[in-house]
This record gives sequence, structure tokens and C-alpha cells, in this order.
Amino acid sequence: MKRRDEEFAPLWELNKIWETLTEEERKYAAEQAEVVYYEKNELIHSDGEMSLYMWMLLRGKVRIFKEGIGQRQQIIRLLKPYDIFGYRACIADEGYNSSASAVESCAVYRMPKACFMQLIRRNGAFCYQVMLMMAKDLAFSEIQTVNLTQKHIRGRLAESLLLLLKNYGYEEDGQTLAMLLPREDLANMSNMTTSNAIRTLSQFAQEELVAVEGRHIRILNEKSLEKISRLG
Amino acid sequence: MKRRDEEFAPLWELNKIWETLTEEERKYAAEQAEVVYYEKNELIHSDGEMSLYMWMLLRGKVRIFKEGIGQRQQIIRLLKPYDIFGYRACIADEGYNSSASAVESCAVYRMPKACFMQLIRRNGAFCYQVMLMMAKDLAFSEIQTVNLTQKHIRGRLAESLLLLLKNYGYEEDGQTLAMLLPREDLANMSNMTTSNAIRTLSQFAQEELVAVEGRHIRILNEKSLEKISRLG
DNA sequence: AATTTAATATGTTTTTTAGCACATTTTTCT
DNA sequence: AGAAAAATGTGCTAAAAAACATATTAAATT
Repeated sequence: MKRRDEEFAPLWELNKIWETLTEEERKYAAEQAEVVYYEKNELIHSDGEMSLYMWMLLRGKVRIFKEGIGQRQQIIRLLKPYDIFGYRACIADEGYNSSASAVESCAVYRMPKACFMQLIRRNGAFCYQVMLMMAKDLAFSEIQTVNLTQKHIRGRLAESLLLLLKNYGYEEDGQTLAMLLPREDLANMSNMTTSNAIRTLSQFAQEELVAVEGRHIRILNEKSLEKISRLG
Repeated sequence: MKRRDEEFAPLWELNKIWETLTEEERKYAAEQAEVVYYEKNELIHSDGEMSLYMWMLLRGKVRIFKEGIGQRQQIIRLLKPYDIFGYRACIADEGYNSSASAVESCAVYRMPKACFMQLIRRNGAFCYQVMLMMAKDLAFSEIQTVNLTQKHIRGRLAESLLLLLKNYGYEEDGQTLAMLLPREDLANMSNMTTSNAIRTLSQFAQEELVAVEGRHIRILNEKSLEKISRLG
């Protein structure tokens, strides 16, 4: 983790939750928030560790995951720039209940818990925005529980690919997923072993649902993937 | 669903989130909240249906569940008196993202969404209490995702039994779970088929971890159950 | 650029879990 | 209370997924 002098747009231009802050609060938030940098695969925070900051991703990609049984990890969600994380633990004044690490080198705003909670207490509209964000995260988590427990391998992998597509979109070619993920991460998202992720992705390639070149995945038949995901 | 004239203690004596309300707000809340009754297995709200109320359980037990693939259901959580539910959808102004049905006949307070949201907007302390509740629910959901995906059948069943114990405690004998649940619900909690729930519970009985008499389950060896749950 | 290390691909075996059948018991309903 | 409907208990079979092995390829490191 490094700190560097680099200019990023102010908070309120990056995520609408900050738009609810008054001039004074914006100034306070900007003073307190600090840009920090992480290398690829570096740990940002870890499960159980007491929450000291809430974070907003500025550049790069981050995975939020939990360690399960026998070092198997489950990726809870993947973040893109301006997504906010680590805020739940701050609100509950608990340790983080998951770990965060950089998928690729990235820049992050971190805001001390005290500052964040101050803003929540002072500003009802801000509090409401945070609440709304949490309501979305909760809905997603409950949907994900059912996806991961009830769908079969093919359905789970298709689901993950569509999730990546929805979250990161395509490269300029309009086909290639704008997210390079090792197969192991794909497996950890989809609740399966790495070899099953590899095998199933190969199957999808044979069926011409996707085309694979290393970590570059082109989506050839989104409709069919949706169907596979839907039927489990 | 019926309505009856029956007296329940006022909201603020039943769940601490209501303690944050002012006198005036308490009066408003009490006016707007209404007691409704549901028969065993009656549906209280269903997944996708637009949220009109938030609810607080007064008497009885309620299951919150999602329908997955091929009518298999996943129980997201089980409620005991004074637990609050259906509030997430109100906050996000969305449809419910799960269904709720009565495990046994029960009484419920229901409060119109507009009233609930009014209180949230007006009263920062109340908003914060709701937020805190949601933070707990979110943490639970994420833990549950990992439990249900990574643990093996025995681990998942042990987990569920301990969850029931934590939530409902023992009967007066200090051994029998104060929650009668058909094996199918036990299966739907634990992400397994009904026959596997029956089979695995029988195994636990043979190993003298529990004693089973119909739906009455006595916990004989909590320590061992914890170990089985922990190791997956 | 070369070397080491890690990731990917694929086949095979073993374990785990679901699915089905059917007898028996318990609940529910009238 | 008695009949009908559900739920439970067990055995067996099939399917799904994990585990393991090993070759190949790509990525990271010096």
C-alpha cells in the first residue's frame, strides 16, 4: 500500500451518494479522504480485522471475498471504479466480514470511519443514500445465495460471465469482456473448483457460446448463456 | 389473513428500534400500524410483489424464503417475535425480493410503507437503527452464502440446528429445541433435499448428537455439532 | 531473454449429493 | 374418531461435482 500525489476528481463527482453532502461537509470529506494505492493481489482489508476506514475504488478492480472451509474462497462481489466498500462494518462498528484484494493494481479513496459516521449522523439525505446502497447489496447477496446453491455448474458459470458483462461491459470490439480474471477467480465467484471452471469454460467454447484466448473471453451467444443461467 | 381486536403492547416496548421515536411519532406509528393474523403456512408476502408494508412479527414463527430452480426453496431466515421483515423492499422502493409465510399461526404488526419511510426521513436516530439492522442482515446473508456453498451436508445440517438453537432456544427441559420444523423446512434451510435432511438427522441421532421424536429435536451434544459445523 | 513459477487444459477416479421407490408413521381434515 | 393426505424413514441408483494426475502453455521474475 502506497500513497502518492495524484489528482482525482472530488468525491461528489464520482459517486452520487456524495452529492447529498453540503458544501461544508464536502470540504470535510475531501480533507479526510486519502488516496492510497495497491499492487495486484495486494490485500486491502481482511476478514475479522476491525474496521477503520470505508473505501471507494478510484482506478482498477477489487474482489471482495470470504475464506470458507479449507482455504476455499468465495468471491462475494467484484468492484469497479467508484464502487464503495467496507462501509457495512463501519456502520455496525464491527470488524470487516470479508476481505478485499486488488485484482489489478488500483487506486482507492479511504475515509476514516469516524468521518464517515459523522456524515451519516449529521446528514439525513446522505444516511438515506447509504441505506439505499446497503439495501441493494443485501438484495444482491440473497439472490446470489440462491444462485450459488441451487444452480448447477454450467448455470453458475454462465451466471458469473453475465455478471462480469453487466459489471464491466465489453472492450472496444463489442465482444470481449472488459475484465481479465484468472480461472481461479472465476471458480471462486461461481462456487466450483478451478478445474471445473476451466473445463466448463472449455465446454462453452466448444459450443461456441464464448471464445477464449487466454484470459480474454469473448461472449458469442449471450442469449444462450442467459438461458443456461436461468434454467440452472 | 384476518384482523381481530386484540391488545398487544405498543411497538416501542417490543423492539428497540421504535424506542428512538418521539412521543408524536410513536402516536403516528401506533395509529398506522395494524395487527393482522395468518394461519399456518399462509403466505404473508411473496417474492416480486410490490412492497406496501413493513412488518413486525408479534406471535408465532415466520419463514423468509426464495424460490430457486424447479420449485426448490431456500429459507433465507427464520423469524421470532418482534423481528422485523419486509423493510428492505420498502427502503429500496422495490418489490419484495423474497417470500414470507407463517410456520405456525401468527400475529403480525404491519405498517404502511409511507408511514415507515416518513419515520425514516424525519428521525435520524430511527434511520440509524434501521440501518444497523440492515447491516446485521447483510452480514448474516454473506456468511450464510459461504456456509451453504462450502460446507458438506452434515456441516450444513449441524449449522442449521445450531442456528435454530440460537434463535429459539430450548423448551423448559433445557434440551428440546423450541422450534418444531418439518424436515422439509430443515432441508430448505440447509440447501439439501428432504430425504437427505431426514437421513442426515437420523445419522446424528444414531451418533447420539441429537434425539428425535417426531418434530421434537433434543440437542444432546452441542459441542460435537459445533465441530461438525465448523469443519464443514 | 532465459528461467522459474504459476496457470491452463484434459483425462480418470472417487466422493458427494440428488432422485426415485415404497413402506410406515404421523398429521390434518371432516 | 376415522379417513385421507402428508410427512418420515430406508434402500437403491444415477448424476453431479470434487479430487487427483499430468502435460502443456502462459506469466512473472531475474
